[in-house]
Amino acid sequence: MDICAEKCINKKKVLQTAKTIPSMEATQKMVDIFKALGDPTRLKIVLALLNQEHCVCDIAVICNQTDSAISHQLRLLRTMKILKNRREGKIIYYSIDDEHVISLINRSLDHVRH
Amino acid sequence: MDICAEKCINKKKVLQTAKTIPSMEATQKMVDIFKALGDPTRLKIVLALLNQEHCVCDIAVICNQTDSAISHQLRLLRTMKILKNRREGKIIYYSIDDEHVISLINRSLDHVRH
DNA sequence: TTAATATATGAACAATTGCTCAAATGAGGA
DNA sequence: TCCTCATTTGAGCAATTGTTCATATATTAA
Repeated sequence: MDICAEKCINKKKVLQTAKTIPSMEATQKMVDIFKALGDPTRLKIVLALLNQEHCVCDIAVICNQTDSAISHQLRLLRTMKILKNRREGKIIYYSIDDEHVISLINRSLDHVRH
Repeated sequence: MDICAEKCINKKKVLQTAKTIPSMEATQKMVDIFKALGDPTRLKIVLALLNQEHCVCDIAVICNQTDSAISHQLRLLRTMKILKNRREGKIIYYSIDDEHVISLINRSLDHVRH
């Protein structure tokens, strides 16, 4: 991190804190998870699958969205390895593939119920 | 929740899960928190303040952004009651005002360190 | 008062995002 | 084989978002 000495009010404090900030890669990964859960449709999908696995069209009903919209979001969540899927004939069941995300959601539920 | 009976593949499972989904208000609050942390600048701000309070221009240096950009994001985080501030003369110090957010971030740090 | 500094604000802009729609797969049944 | 159903995909679009820039406010010092 490049720090401009003239402009900086409290150089010592800035350097102290700068040392504690996670790497760019780590920060970006955190951002990606938060961003994934920071959308009503995607959060509802994950909340639904917290309960049990579901097929695409059932998720669409639960989230009150079109199959297509859900499919787009499922792909995103699967690419991020938050969800996994399995095929059973024509039907594809999605479920949660990331334990950490479950505990993140439970924390945020605590938060909401302050 | 309004469920279309014809389209629904597994009505029973859908109804079961629908019951477990938090209210619209609760879901929206969770989304808001995740969205707040789902931006690199805002996450860095919160990560920095996890360590100690800082003034606006120090935060700008730490985040490698202009004072103005940081000020906009600080206002957002303060409106959400994630941050608070105190004035000391010309300088305004920001700090974390939400314990739940701290534990959320710690969880996501666990996640990143898989 | 005036000047300097720290922060805040509003408008404007480019970039990103989430949805829709139409069309494409892919699997099972007739 | 052809048809149907569940899901996926890509393009297009409107809405949202994060930053920049110029300007405003507020506090202190001269």
